Amino acid sequence: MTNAKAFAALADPTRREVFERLSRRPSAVGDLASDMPVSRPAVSQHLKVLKEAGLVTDRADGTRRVYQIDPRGLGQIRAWLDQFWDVALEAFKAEVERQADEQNDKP
Amino acid sequence: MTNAKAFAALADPTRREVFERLSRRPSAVGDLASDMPVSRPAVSQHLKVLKEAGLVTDRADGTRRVYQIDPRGLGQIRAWLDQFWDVALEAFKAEVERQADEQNDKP
DNA sequence: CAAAGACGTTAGCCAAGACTTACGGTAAGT
DNA sequence: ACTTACCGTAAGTCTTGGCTAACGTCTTTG
Repeated sequence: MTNAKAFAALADPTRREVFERLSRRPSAVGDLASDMPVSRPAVSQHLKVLKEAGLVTDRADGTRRVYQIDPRGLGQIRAWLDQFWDVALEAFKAEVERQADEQNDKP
Repeated sequence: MTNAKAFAALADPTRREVFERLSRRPSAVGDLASDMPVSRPAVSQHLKVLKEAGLVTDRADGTRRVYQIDPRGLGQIRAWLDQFWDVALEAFKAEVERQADEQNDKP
């Protein structure tokens, strides 16, 4: 279950913010940190976590490092969630009917 | 963005384990804790977090409390992820082509 | 070759949170 | 009514992890 890293990565709000920005436009570390409330090293550390989770990819461009979304990590989470989607809806439906029956028992 | 709680909730391995068990079968707190490496209060605290994240629902059954999967929290995460899915695949395709061009520049 | 720009890494600090133990509260059985 | 079963909560401990400041590395440019 390597999706553990992906969930842990997206659990942090700052990391989700970085991820959302990269989804709009591939960017370098400094560009991301410039208009964010945390320091550049902090962003760099977050990117490291996102990279190890398979959520982003990095490429060298001169002295800069451009980061970009990686669909692999995203796919793992989606697959894990879809595993529960059907049974969740089914359980929800059953619960609604169960509560309805509870009402009919005491008219 | 209420999906923050859902992500934070599923970030913990023990909480994911509880969630997976509930997806297989609605269960009471004691039943869950009996065959898990943590104490019953720990499971109870985890269930509280999952409930506040909209991932589970609880119902009273005598002295027991049966927990069950809730599709609401699941849906929020899925919606958030799907927001990036298309752009992620597009970015990945562009990156592959970019690397191919890089090869052609140095034959 | 030296200086500057852009990053990654380390050390250290501090708050968040995952556990356990102990306690109180409610419902069912005798 | 008393006991038993099941559960949530409070207090306390200890680890995890996010942040900053300082330093080291690599590439480009003059």
